[in-house]
Amino acid sequence: MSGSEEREGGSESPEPGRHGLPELMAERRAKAERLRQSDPGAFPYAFPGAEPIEGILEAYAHLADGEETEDVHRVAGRLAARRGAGKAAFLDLVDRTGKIQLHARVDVLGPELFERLLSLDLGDLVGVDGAVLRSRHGELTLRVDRFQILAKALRPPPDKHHGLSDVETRYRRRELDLIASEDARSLFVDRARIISAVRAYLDSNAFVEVETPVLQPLYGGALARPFTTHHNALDRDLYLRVATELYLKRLIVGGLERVYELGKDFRNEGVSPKHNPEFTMVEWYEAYADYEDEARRLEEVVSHAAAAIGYGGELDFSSPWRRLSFFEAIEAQTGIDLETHRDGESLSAAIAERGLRLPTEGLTWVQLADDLLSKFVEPTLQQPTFVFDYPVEISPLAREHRTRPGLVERWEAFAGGMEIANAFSELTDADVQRERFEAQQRLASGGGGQEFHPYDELFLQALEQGMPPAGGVGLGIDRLVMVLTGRQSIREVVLFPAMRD
RNA sequence: GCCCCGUUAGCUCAUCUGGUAGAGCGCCGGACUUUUAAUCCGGUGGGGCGGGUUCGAGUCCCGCACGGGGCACCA
Repeated sequence: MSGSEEREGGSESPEPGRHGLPELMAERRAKAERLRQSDPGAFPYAFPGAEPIEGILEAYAHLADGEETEDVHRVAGRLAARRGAGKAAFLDLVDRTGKIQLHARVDVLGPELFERLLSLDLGDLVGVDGAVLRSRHGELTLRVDRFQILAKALRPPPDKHHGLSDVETRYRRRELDLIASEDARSLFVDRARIISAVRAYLDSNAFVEVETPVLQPLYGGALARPFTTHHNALDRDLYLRVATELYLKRLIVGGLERVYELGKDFRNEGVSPKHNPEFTMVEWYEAYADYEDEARRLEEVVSHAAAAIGYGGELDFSSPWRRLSFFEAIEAQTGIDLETHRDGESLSAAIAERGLRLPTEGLTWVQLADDLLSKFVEPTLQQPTFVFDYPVEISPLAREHRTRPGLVERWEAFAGGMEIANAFSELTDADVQRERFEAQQRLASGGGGQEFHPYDELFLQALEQGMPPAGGVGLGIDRLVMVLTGRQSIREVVLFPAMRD
């Protein structure tokens, strides 16, 4: 250290020093060391019997201002604020369910314990027993009769009033976000409730929850670049799944009739406000159903999920949702009738003619049509909407449309300007499926994109075994949570989103 | 991979044309037995990293890292 302390004269603290992070932490460590010498230590083992704060607030909602009781309750949580007042002090204690004010009084605790309580730092975890009262100013309060530190916080918490707003810190150090933000806590509780509601709906409709391999010898079920890994003992490459579709259909062949899997898929692609490389998807498959049946099911699943968190936003999830055909949707937003522009050249010309900002060079008809949908239609679909009947070329696992040649029985569901689900009347004819895979292979080797559906022989053999007619749906859980909680970025609804190191 | 923007104290934010970087919270010391963004007095802490230009750089230039938005990719 330099000699800068000398001019202070020394009547203040022995170590005026600086108060950057190292000094703040040193201060806390010194307190922790003192605590370690005393009875329960700085990091005791347990604190049984604490009640949720929310329950106490509710149970004593009737207390009048200034009214005191001798009802003693035990709470535990993190110290969030402190307001000293001489021989008394008020502190705020926060747990998962809420915040309660503590009133510390030297005449209750005695000078030594009172001093010890006040020497706690914001961010410390504390357990308290105390009598319930309502302060003159109307705040439900626990008079501190006894307390115990439950863990010393060696690092300072985020700002008690402004919280954490730096998004990088919020995502990288989610625990700080959760400490600082009631909103963040309730968001992730809502996410859990949404997932529970989806499971509960499917469980109560006779779906069997299953687990299929995450590590797969072949990836399939979606056109996406996979993550590759290697199994040492088998000395072979494996892929992290991009979808669960093919395995789940094999279970439908196996006779489980209604199955679902809710879990992570992995796609080795760009990160964006709508894309995280690992994301949560639920897929369900139902024998003897078609895509119309599944549209109704999605409406039910989503309205159950919305109800589970008391959704009160501007989207109307009540049935039936708006329905458009793929062609109608594009015509409505771009004025282009795909029926009259059935090849790439004609469609490119129509796009150019209308001055639409869309690259067309070297793209096929189906690529252009799909780009039109995602660029010009998808962002406009705020209210829940189904887009029905897609071109077969971009839907190799969906069954041909029963009346419209060249199309398949497929819909995608949109809400909040984003795709949230995708479904087919599943293609069950093994020979047609084989041809589709072959067409995909030709497309891939023919140039352009490198991605294609690998030719999955075991899946084809399963279809050859005989698969009942079936409808299947994939629903993006993260995006559903975004829509139901009004968040604009997937990183907001994923606890630990992918970040660069 | 490309384009644009950002990075100042533990946290939240200021800092005109390049000229000694400020505040609130927190923290430390003191006062106060009903405060709640408590209050009052005193103290305390900083320019992402690496170069360059300049008498002098938080400010201008270059590179890097990280973040945000967009593009590409994601049927």
